[in-house]
Order: sequence, then C-alpha cells, then structure tokens
Amino acid sequence: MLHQSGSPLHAPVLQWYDVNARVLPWRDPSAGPWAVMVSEFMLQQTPVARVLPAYQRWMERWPTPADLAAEPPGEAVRAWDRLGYPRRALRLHAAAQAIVERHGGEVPDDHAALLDLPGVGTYTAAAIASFAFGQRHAVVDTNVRRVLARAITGVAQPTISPTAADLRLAVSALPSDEATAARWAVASMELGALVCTARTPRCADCPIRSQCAWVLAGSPPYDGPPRKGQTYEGTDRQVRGRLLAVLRSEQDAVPKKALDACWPDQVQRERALDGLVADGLVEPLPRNRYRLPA
DNA sequence: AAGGCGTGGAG
DNA sequence: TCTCCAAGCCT
Repeated sequence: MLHQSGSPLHAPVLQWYDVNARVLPWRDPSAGPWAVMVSEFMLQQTPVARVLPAYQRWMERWPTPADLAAEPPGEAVRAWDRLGYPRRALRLHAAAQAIVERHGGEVPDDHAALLDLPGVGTYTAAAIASFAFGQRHAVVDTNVRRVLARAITGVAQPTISPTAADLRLAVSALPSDEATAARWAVASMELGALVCTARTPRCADCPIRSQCAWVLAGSPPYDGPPRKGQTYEGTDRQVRGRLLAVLRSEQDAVPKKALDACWPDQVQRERALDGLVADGLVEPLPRNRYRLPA
C-alpha cells in the first residue's frame, strides 16, 4: 500500500503498521463506533491484555449503548471486573445514557459532542472520532507523546503530563489528508506500544530509527524531573478496591459487617466507604447494608 | 493545577 | 523483591 504524506516519518510508520498492527477486536472493520468507545474507556490506564476478556464479555452483553443504558449502573461496575478505576464503568454507563437521550442511541461522530460525554476527555474524543469515523485529529496519548518526544524533540521521555506543546507538536506532525491522518493516528500509537516503548525501546526494529532525533543524538538518558512513584500499599485506593471487590462478588446487598472484615483500620475504612458512596459506586441502604448502585 | 483514582504484569 | 508503568479523566 502506498502512502503519500508531508513528513518523512509518515511513510515508514504507515508501512510498518500495515505489516505489524495487532489484530484487536475493536479494530475489526465490522466493530463499529460503540466498540471503539468501549475499548477506549477500558484502555484508559489499563493494558490491552487485561482489557481483552472484559471487553469481549461486555460487548456480548451490551452490543449497543441502549443495551447498557437500560441496566442499572451497578451492573456496569460489576462487569468492569478488575480492570481498575471503576469510575470509568460508571462514566461509560452515564455516557451510554447520554447517547440514548441526546443522540438517538448512536455514538456521535462530532468531536465536541463526544467531549461532552461523561468520561470522554481530549484524548478519547479524538480517538473515537479518528478510529471510528476516520476523521483527522491529533490523537495524543502517552504512546504518541513518547514517539514524538523521541523522534522529533530528541529526548528519552515526554513530559510527565500532557502539555499544550505536545498537542501542537502532534498537530504539526499530522498528515493533511484525512484518511492518512486517521491511519497515522493508530499507526504512531501502535509504534509507541510495540516498539518505541517506555522501558526498553526496540530501536533495532524501528522503521524510523534513521531519522529519530533521539537516536541521532546518541540516545541520551532521561534528565527531566523525577517521576513520582505511585505507592499503593495502605492507600485509600487499596481499601476502596477491597470494599468494591466484596460488593462485586455479591449479587445482593451486603451487611456492613462483611465490609468491616476487609480492612483493619476503621477510620480509613469509613473514609474509603464514604468516598465510594460519594462517587456513586456504592449505594447505602437502610439497616446498615450496602450494594452496587441500582 | 497537582493529586486522587485500581490492578496486575513485566523486567 | 520491588519498581515501573499501562490507549486518562476529573476536580
């Protein structure tokens, strides 16, 4: 397949993608926008390998936004299983309801309309518009930021959090042709996921190693501010995870006593439970009982 | 506008 | 073992 584009990076990356793209269910031409949207929610901070089984079950059970919207949010939280960040399940459910109410049950193809949906930020809106509808958008995730940081800026790692400069760089790297831009979006992301990885980049396998500013500079090590390691043991996050695991496993309401058993520190346990209730992930019932939201 | 928000695999 | 980190979003 021939590719025409303005940057010398485009052709090699697009050709590499033609050969090396992973076969993923949400990339199947028959998958549709809802499949893309579900996958994008699940892939926010969760690796592909762990998403796959949950995604398959989800799409089998809820093949359309209306199917999901018709069920209580707690079912979404339960089906989310252990993907992590279960607020995403709640937001996906709320987004499905908004799609039914505002868009006749069809995932909108408009970037602004997508951005208005719960749980859809700049990245996800661009990803859906590009992957599902073939539009020209800068789809800037951590993979793309890393690829551009190395190939163009010439540094080992991108900035810790996305910046306006990252977006400008991504926009400037975008092919002008719409279809090519959409292809570039997936391709450059896939390159970051498979070759231009954070830890040990496989530069020997990289289609643009001869043009990579970072490689040409001698692959200098990262010298930015230290990245803060996220501790997990003993945090409220861990407690929330344990509480929710109990509630997911039970079909009906659970007595508070059962929740008390999962964490020794009462103060922290109460705080975590209150937080879950405030987030809408847990519903308190009379007589000291709790359940996933109905 | 930093910091909160889960979970588990890989090196 | 332990550290890093994986297609972010929201407040």
